[in-house]
Amino acid sequence: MDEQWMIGQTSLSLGLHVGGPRVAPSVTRVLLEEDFMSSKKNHEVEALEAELRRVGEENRRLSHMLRALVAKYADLQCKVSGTMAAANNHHQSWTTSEDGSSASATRKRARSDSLDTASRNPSPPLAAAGSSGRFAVSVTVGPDQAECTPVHEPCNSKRVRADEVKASRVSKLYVHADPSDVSLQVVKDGFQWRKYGQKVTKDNPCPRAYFRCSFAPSCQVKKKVQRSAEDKTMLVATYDGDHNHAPPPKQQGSGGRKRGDAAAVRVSAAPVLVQQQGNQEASTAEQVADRKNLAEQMAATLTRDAGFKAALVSALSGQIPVA
DNA sequence: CGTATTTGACCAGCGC
DNA sequence: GCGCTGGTCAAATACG
Repeated sequence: MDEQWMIGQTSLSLGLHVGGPRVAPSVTRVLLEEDFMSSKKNHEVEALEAELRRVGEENRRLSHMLRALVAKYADLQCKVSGTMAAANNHHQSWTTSEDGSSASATRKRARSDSLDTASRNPSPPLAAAGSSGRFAVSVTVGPDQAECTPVHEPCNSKRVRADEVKASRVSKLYVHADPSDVSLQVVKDGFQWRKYGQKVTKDNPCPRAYFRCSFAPSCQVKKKVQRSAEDKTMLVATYDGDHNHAPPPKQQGSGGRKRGDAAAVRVSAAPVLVQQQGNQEASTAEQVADRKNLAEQMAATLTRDAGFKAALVSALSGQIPVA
């Protein structure tokens, strides 16, 4: 990092003549005192130089560790992105695989195609949302991209008009949820939702719940929540459309309704797109976060050391109080 | 009593 | 036209 700075600064201390020029050699007592002071300051300078060398060495070591850490951080980020991309592909595969009749297979194929099409249409990234202590990652990943982008997807609703299909935006949200929680309401995204239907679909024994945005009557956003057929602990929320209003303000635990009122448990004003992956991805992301925190701590340490160096050099370059 | 949820019925698209 | 399926409606119910 600043080894060159250190080299340059250490040289400053080598040429110091802290005691100043000898004067009045005729006064022995003064000379003795000056010799004493000079040797005392030499000891101080030596101690400071030793400290400077130690700090410089520590700085070099920390810099090296920081570089390694940054490299590992970048590597982990790539792994997280890759894992999420794989998970997305996997999700598409389980929606398109399985047995089933020709009709359902056709529908599934159509859904898969629309998903594929959607993943090729990136749009501005959206923020993350926490969810009742559950880990949430604001990422939607297509097969050929692994970054924070929402998914545009032609609506698969047969009732939606063509213009609405063009205008609609479909995104998916994966939430790790307690299998015993059957409410399908655990997907908290900062908006108010009103459940208007529930249906058992063919390719999944778990019922699918249908929600409408209840915050604004004119808001046409819909949400479908269903447990993953493979992993019952995973909830898949599909958002259809865009909110035409700002997220409702946060409210904390006052007068909420008993049954899964989204408004009562709002945790974030984040937009709709939050995709959560499984435990593996979560732990990897946590590792990334830990490493990032560690890197920041080390950077702070280096900054403090740089300040210490500055003070040290300042002292060595003439500001040492002369007794 | 007002509001949200539940749930069976109904509608529409698609394949045969 | 029929059957299957996903999506929506609306009356009944539950809850604060």
